[in-house]
Amino acid sequence: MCCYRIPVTGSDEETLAETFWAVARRLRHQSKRTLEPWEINPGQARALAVLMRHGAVRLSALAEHLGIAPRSATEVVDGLEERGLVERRPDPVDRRATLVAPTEEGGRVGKAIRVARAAEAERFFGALDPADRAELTRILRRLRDD
Amino acid sequence: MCCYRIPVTGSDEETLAETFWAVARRLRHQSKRTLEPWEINPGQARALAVLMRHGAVRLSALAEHLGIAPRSATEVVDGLEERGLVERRPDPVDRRATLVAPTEEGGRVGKAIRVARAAEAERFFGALDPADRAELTRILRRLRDD
DNA sequence: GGACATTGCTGAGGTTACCTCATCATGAGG
DNA sequence: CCTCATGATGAGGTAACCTCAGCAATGTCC
Repeated sequence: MCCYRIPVTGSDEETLAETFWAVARRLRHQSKRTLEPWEINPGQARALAVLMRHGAVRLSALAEHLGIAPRSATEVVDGLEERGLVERRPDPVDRRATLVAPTEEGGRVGKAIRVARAAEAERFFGALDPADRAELTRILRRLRDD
Repeated sequence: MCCYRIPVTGSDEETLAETFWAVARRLRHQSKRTLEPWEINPGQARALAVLMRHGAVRLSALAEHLGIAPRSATEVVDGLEERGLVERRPDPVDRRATLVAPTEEGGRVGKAIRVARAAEAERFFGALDPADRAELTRILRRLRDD
């Protein structure tokens, strides 16, 4: 490892979309670094966060929350299960289905990640004063919700 | 094909980062749709845009502009060359190097894509009034430049 | 004016994060 | 009870990156 040269941020004329993506790139790299201590990838972290909020959910429901195909959720859960952070158990009301829930360890790690993420956001968006942060939130919500 | 179920956008508490990523997702999907008529992928489109601005550049310089490894730029250029949108030629001052430049067809397509992209941005960011757009630009620049 | 390291591109092969399709068990409705 | 739908997963694929090694051309230093 590793690579990631910094893109030439120089004098190119730029559109709003390009600026947006440049920020996204920075945020993504930072997120990756934040997760390193747990050796967990962003998809797994997202899944764990969903489980922390919802407790035991069906694998298919988890997939929907993550916006990925059920088959892909299977893989994410495999990874988390290998690390002992979640467990599968049969759904008592439908024997086809599998419920996924954080283990005790998963709960601890999930909480720690939540804290680290909050700190990361603080660091990243800390460049903004509170008013700008509020503005950004408002504007992004508008863009998200059309 | 294809899949992409809409993520449950429901009642989850949300951080600024999450909102940001939700917007990113929307923008990415829209970009993809914008590029469909040319059967060109986002990476290739980005590369073509760089070439439109800079004319003939070395493959390694292109890689740097795109923020990817030189080896990866080789592949992007392969794709564009196959479609006849760019051509490789020897660098007259260094026979190790390869210059990449848009062909005439590449120039046409590049221009068309630029127009389509502008329309797309208009559609996407059009939800915002000009003041908000300016705000967003200012704030994003701040985040990008630390 | 060699010898040797460096640079620029690419072949070979790997990784990650997704995907689709087919399969198998279970469940639900006529 | 038979058929069809549904939940998870095995098998296998793809896209966009990566690293490492190799080759040719170049720059450097004595």
